[in-house]
Amino acid sequence: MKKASLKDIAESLGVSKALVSLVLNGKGDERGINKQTQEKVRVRAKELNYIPNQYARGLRIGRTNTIGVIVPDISNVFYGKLCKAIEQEAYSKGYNLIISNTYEDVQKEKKLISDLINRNIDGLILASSFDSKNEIDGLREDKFPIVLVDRVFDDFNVDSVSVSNTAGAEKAVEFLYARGVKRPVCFSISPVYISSISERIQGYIGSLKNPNDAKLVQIPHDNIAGGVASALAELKNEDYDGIFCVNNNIAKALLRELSNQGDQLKDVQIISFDDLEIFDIVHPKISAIAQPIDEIGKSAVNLLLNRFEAGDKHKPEGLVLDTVLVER
Amino acid sequence: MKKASLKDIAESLGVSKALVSLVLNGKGDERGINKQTQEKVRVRAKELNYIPNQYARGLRIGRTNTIGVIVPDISNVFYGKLCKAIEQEAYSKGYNLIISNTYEDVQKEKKLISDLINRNIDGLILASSFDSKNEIDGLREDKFPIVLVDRVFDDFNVDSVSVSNTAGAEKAVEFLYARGVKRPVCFSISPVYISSISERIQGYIGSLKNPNDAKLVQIPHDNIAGGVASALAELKNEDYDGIFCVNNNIAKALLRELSNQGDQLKDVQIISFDDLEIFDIVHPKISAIAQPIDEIGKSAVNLLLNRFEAGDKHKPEGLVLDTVLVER
DNA sequence: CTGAAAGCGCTTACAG
DNA sequence: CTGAAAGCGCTTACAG
Repeated sequence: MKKASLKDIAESLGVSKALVSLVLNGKGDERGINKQTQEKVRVRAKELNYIPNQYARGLRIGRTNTIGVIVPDISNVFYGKLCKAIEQEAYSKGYNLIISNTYEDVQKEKKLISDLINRNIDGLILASSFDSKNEIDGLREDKFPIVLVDRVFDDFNVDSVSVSNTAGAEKAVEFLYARGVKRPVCFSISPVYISSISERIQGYIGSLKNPNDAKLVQIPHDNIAGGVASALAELKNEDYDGIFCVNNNIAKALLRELSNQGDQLKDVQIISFDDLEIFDIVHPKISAIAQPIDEIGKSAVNLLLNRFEAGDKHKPEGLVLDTVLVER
Repeated sequence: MKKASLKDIAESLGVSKALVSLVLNGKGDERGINKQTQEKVRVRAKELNYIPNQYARGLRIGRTNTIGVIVPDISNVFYGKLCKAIEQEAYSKGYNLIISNTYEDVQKEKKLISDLINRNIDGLILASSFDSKNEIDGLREDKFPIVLVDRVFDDFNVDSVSVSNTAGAEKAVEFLYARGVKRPVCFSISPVYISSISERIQGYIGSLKNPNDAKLVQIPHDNIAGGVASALAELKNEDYDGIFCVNNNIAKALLRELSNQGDQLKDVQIISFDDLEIFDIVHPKISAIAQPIDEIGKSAVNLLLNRFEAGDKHKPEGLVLDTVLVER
């Protein structure tokens, strides 16, 4: 008992495939097809448990109702939640997702982008690890619908959703000062060309009371634990009393390291970009600059759907959402 | 400049589409096609930036190199990591993933399963929220390739990968006893018909020194925080000194609640099924029964690929992997 | 109000 | 060694 096709329905009813297709796609009334005929078709389709072959359909009409999503790492809570938000919005609009991870591997990202486009996705939501927009321009077919999330490029002619990273970092530094911190350090992560990171660093530097006080520690993204440990060791003799972690991975590593060392740093205030559930559990609790993840995901999907409609007709939008200071 | 098709290559070279197709699919030698002709075809394909239309291909050969993955919630770390493991293995074997979440909603799960099958995925990896295998049997077309992960059904004639939940729970209880616990409580989660949960409960009860001591708290999955809080309140007057958390969600909520209350429960030993990074950060550190997530994902993909090859030829396999006690 | 036909881009017997 | 043709299942002008 194989899958029923349009032809099966048509033949069993003595009508044409065309008519069946029209009815099942809701164009029966529009095309003035007899109400009773329509009803018969629908009943039989149900009887035969008809499910349209999406690939035949996609081949024919050139759309597949599938959105590609590429993120650095879905097991990172931030991207996990982002994908969840994207999935919910996409699902409610009738779209499926193909999700892939790059693990910050630029070669893999290149391959994934062309793979997904080959699979005839209708559009792509991308948190890119590229250092330049040119990489994308090269891969992207003419005007293929893309929405960048989280990480964007300057002057890039494409829709995007990001947050006000600079302002968020400023809020973080101001928070530290308000808590009595004299000299805040910034634990940053490589590579710094990622827009979200460089903007946060800018925000940190820009809001320092005394710019000469800037202390920026670069932690390699592929050895966060080690980087944090040696950063702490290095700072031990210096006179700092607050840490701004540029993202949740850094903060997590920092917490672990502190935990391993015992609470030697009790008098150091910590704040992190990205909010994590654990920040509420550890002692002392960690304050955070929270991103509106659900809204990022939802907006990304809707920007993409608008682009499907609009084609080239209107210019790309660069949505920048606000962060929220979560004081603990 | 639109996408190049087989026809474009064929015409520009004065050969047939069939020949081009054969060459590009690596069947050139097998079919004895002139080496030079083959080379010309490959060169031209590259020049024209030819990318095969997967939907035409899928329509024609009935395979799409796409695997569907359905999990309860990808933003749950366990499933996030599982999806990552699945994605890596699938990707290395040339398959793409379509990932969807059910949020434990049985209706959504039903819809997703038929949606995905309609999209002509080649097979499905499923962490089901159904209470019975019948739900799946009803939806699944005849012998459609499925691999169950994490949550399985008894006597269900389908491939599956799970862990030895009962043995894991036993290890947990024994660990508590070894740490001097006299009376361990089990914090469980509803609904209990989920196989992984019920097996862990069994393991807990089965390894109690005195079965009459069994104290099982059911926490509703849609209000974990509240459930944990009232469970703790209820237990406050009882004489218990160890808690076995049946999964990471429970443990996280418990940690948060304890953190909110201050360390009132310092003398209670805690162990959780599933290992989380935070268990290593909080005070006191939490021991855990860790699941071999990467291996679960990898095995699931390979079981599915074997099934593609085998069709009906061999019986379904029920792979049960071991857990690891992580003492802290 | 309905049908016959073309065609989306591919692969695979079949024929020579 | 290579080509012509059929057909996967659908949708959409076109015709009546």
